[in-house]
Order: sequence, then structure tokens, then C-alpha cells
Amino acid sequence: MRWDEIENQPCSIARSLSVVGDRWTLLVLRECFLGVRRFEEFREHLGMARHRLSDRLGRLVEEGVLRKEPYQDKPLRHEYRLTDKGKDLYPVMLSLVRWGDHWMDRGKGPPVVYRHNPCGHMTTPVMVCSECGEALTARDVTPMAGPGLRRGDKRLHRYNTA
Amino acid sequence: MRWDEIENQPCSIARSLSVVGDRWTLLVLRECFLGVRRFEEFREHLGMARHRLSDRLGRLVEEGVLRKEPYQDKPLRHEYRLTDKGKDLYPVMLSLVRWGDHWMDRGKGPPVVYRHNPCGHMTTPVMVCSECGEALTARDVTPMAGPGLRRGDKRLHRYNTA
DNA sequence: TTGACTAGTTCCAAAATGGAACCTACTCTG
DNA sequence: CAGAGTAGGTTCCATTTTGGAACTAGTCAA
Repeated sequence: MRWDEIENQPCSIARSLSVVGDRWTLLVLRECFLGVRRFEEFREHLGMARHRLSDRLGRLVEEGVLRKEPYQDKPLRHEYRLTDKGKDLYPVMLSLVRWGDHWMDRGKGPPVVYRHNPCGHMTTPVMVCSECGEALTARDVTPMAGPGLRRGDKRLHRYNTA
Repeated sequence: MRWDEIENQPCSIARSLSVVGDRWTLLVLRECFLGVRRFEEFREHLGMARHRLSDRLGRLVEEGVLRKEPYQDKPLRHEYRLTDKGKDLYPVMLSLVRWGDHWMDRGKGPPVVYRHNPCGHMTTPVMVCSECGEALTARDVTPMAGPGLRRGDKRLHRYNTA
């Protein structure tokens, strides 16, 4: 399967990865969440090739994750800002941060810690059930065929039917 | 920056991505969470080139995300199972699922829905603060330099100091 | 002894990436 | 007004990564 085909899979993970699943995109978005908006600043922080960055930003705009806003004329220049769709990737960032902090810290503790301003505490993000608030583990969750699954797809995976 | 250098960044996102940030790895892990364990079954579900799958599984074993367990001798055959480190990637999966369900569903609703067995409800995963239980948004969270950040790195990003 | 099954590896072409140089449209400084 | 500087790209080319198909290895079963 080629990469440009994966977005057609009836799977939200595959579809999400078709947008953010390459080498650089999530790092570009990390910078967005840290407040970076301009081409040169992305490039300096990330150390990636200019045309690669150009591609990635363009793709993210196409996908509606970022939008281009002019910040000057003469010459016309744009900055890149997160849309709502982009901001909604924050939990993806946090889940990667959490895992990296725990398993990839080389015994030195997390490089960055996070304060949750409303409650004032240093926070560790936790993924919980929207209904009961308990932390979610794979063992306790059963995937089942949903409305967006075409009939023929069901055999492809092992989803239970509701 | 080349890909094999990103794991050295003082950033948990970069470090996580050095393990799971390529085209296929998270899809391989999706299959793991669905109960797939054997080479041929991964290949059939994913439709990826055999040697690519071989690489990825090998890398995941190296990184301690999967472990190889023999399931027969003559000829010796192994299956691949999630370690604790691997199981702990479940929130990463869920966060991608959540985003894809919401923004990439093509108006047809999610292809797969999830039941949280302990509470019996269909669940939507939410990322919350470990301390107060409120949902986390980028605006409400302030990143600050942590113990794993080397002194010289601080200027590289915009982290506040604690 | 032929075929099937599982899990690979090898070879090669195609695609993605990285690095450096170049381009464009300004502005600023002397 | 010439020359340097700035921001945001694009072009060219070598290197790396991927995808596809064919081949191998060990074992069983007919």
C-alpha cells in the first residue's frame, strides 16, 4: 500500500496519520502550540530543509489544520496559525509527551513539565472515559463497528458489531 | 536534521516520534491493540511490504515496545506482543482515533465506536489534568523547563522557568 | 515428491528527504 | 543610488527510505 492510499482506510487512526503521520508534521505542530507562527522561526527551531517545511505547512493549510494570515504587505507575508481543527490535536501532542516523559527520559526526568493554570498544579495528562471519568486502558475498551464503516469492511478487522 | 538525530532532542514529542513517528509503526501497533500477533496476520491486515514489516517489528522489539514470544518449535516461530511500554501507547492511539473521528469522518460518523466495559457506555476519550480532572486545552497549560532539560537547551525553545 | 504454510530476505525501481545554492520583493544604511 | 539585509520561498541533485515482486528456509501433509 502506498502512503497516498492510507487515508482511504475506514480507520480513524489511518486517516489521522494521513495528515500528521510523517517525519516532520507533528514537530511543526509542536512549534505551533508553543506559539511559533512564521516560516523562519519554524525553520530555525526545527532545523529542517526549507522546501520540506514549505511542503508541510502547505499541506497543513490544505487540510485545514493551519490557516495563513497576512501580517504585512510589501512584501506580502503570511503567518501560520492553528485552526480549531489544529488546536484539537492538542491531546495527540499531550499523549506523545506523556509517553516520551515516562519511557524515553533516559533517567533524567522530563525535559519539560506542564502547569495547568486553572488548578495551579503541575499536571500529567490522563486519557479518561467521557462518561465515567475513569482512565482508559486497552483491556477495558471494546471496539465495535460504527456508522462510518462500510458493510464490506467489517471482515477486514475484528470489530464486534453493536 | 536527519531522522536518526531527532531522538536526541530534549523533547518528549521528538523522542516518542523517533519510535512511532514513521509511516507504518502506529498502524502496526493498532493491530497489536486489536489482538494481532503474527507476522502474516499483520501483513494481511496492513498490506505492507514484507521487509518493511520485518524492519518495523524488529525496531519495536529493540525499543522494548513489543516482545517476541515463541509459539512453536520446528520451525521456531515467534509472535509479537505488547510490553508494558507498548500498552502505555494506548492513549496515543485513542487521541488519534478521537481526532480522526471528529475531523476526518467524511460526514459519515466514526468507522469504529468504543465501549468502556466497566461503565458500560460508549466512550469518547478525553485528555484531562491528573490533578483536577478538567479537560486540558493548550491555552490553559504552560510548559516550563523540567529536570531533563540541559541548561544550554533552554534558549532553543520558549519554555518558562519554574 | 509435490504442494502448502509461515516468516523471512534479496534485488531493484520509485518516492521522499536533506543540503546547498539561487531567486524575489522588498527595506535600510551609507 | 549601490550594496547589504530580511523573509519566504524554489530548484537541483545526491542520499535515504519505501514498495513490489521474486526467492529462500524449515516443516508438515497428501
